[in-house]
Amino acid sequence: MSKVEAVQNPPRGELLRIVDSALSSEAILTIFARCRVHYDGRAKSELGSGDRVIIIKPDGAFLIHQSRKREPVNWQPPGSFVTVEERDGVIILRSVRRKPKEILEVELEEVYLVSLFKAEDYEELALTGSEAEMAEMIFRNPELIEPGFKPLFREKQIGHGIVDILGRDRDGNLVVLELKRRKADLHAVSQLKRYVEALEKEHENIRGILVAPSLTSGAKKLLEKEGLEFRRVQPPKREKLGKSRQKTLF
Amino acid sequence: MSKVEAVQNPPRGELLRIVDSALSSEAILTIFARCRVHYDGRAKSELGSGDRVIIIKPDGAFLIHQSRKREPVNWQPPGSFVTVEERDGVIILRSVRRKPKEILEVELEEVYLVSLFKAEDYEELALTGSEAEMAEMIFRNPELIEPGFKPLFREKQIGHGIVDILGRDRDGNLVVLELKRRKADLHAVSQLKRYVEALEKEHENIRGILVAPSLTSGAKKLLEKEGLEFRRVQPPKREKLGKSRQKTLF
DNA sequence: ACCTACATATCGTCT
DNA sequence: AGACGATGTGTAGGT
Repeated sequence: MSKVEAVQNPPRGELLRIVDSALSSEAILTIFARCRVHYDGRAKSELGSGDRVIIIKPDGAFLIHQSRKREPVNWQPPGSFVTVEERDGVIILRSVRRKPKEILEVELEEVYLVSLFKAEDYEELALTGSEAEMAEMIFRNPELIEPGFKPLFREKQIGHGIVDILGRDRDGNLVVLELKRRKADLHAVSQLKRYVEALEKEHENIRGILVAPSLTSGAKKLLEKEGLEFRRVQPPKREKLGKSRQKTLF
Repeated sequence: MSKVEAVQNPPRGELLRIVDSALSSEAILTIFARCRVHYDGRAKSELGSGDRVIIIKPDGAFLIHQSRKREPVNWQPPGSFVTVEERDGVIILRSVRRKPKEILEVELEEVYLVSLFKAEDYEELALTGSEAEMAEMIFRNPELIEPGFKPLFREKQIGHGIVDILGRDRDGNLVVLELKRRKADLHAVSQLKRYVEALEKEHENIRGILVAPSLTSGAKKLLEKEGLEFRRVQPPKREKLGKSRQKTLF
């Protein structure tokens, strides 16, 4: 069997054959169709008739894309189970997720293209510039925070949450760091404040420092009101990513 | 021109013709290919050679899907601008976003299928069960919170954030509601606490109530420690959605 | 353009 | 399975 099969305006039998073949062979199924979509689960939705791109992956992920936006208009996450039915002469793709219980149904009104793709892919994304890499950088180079700072714990569970980095300053005071790889907002300040207050039950002179490339105006205001601190730090980008080697794009 | 064009194992000229045609005609371009992907922008990533599904929408949204997960492995949001180049005999799809500056490059090593889909779709999703509908329900039926509760403001800007619902209880005390359509977590409690504390500067006896279908264990603990309250409320699902009419799926 | 918060968020990690 | 927090979060709505 070849890596790709594709049929335009497939007759019903051909459509069912390719759909069944894809669902039973670890292939990605892609359908261009006019369809209606019904979803019921964590929320509930209806989508009237229109042309969409439907993708069903071998892990159960189910995507319905309109011609705009990055996000699918309807979907089902991996682990969902797909079946094909025929009701009143209309072919229906039905995807069921067990927990939480969610059902997605697609009425295929007209299929313009059905295709199957046995994708072979052994590569994983190598990404740099994450918050985890900021933390590594600070552990290797604690003076990025301030002279004498000593990081002690990473991802430390405390009373009400998990602190990014817990350490001590040159005077021995406990210091909580909350890292953000992008501009920090009110939410980030609330998070930091929650950690500081949880630790204040058992320690004195806790300092809380928000570590990020920048701050929103509201975050700055709240941070100052709460007596918390800010250190400007950019998330680092590694020179080499994974096994590949690549010049910068710009 | 027809709604769909699709060519398997296209020769270079045919590939370029369909790509150009799609990019200049408001069509969705879909490519099954072995490719490498390079991204640099808010972060930076590399993805080695493998088979993927590439989708480019007329609004500039650019998706690269592997055979697992709901999320694209790489992407570009709507508004990005696509060009096609040839470097050392390899065709490269290049998508540029202006702000923030982000570049995505896909080296097409082997194209198994290229297709174009002039999707016509005038329908929008009608969704029910959102937090906004919870708020409407509470305004219509304030005793869902407690007897004598009077909602006054919706999405009210206060000192440090935007309160979901601000009202008064039967005794005239100011009440802040934080609504969650799903199980509320530590983050939700911190949010509520932030609003209550912002209002405490100018008012006395502020009550904070977290309104959600359930609570995580940690949220319950923090809520109690902070003297905040909880009301169990499910997000409502409307019977009719938009213009369509539909029996429940289960 | 910035800020704020929701989302059927999804996803990974740890308990 | 539940809890917790990051994400190149995306997206909408307000100012």
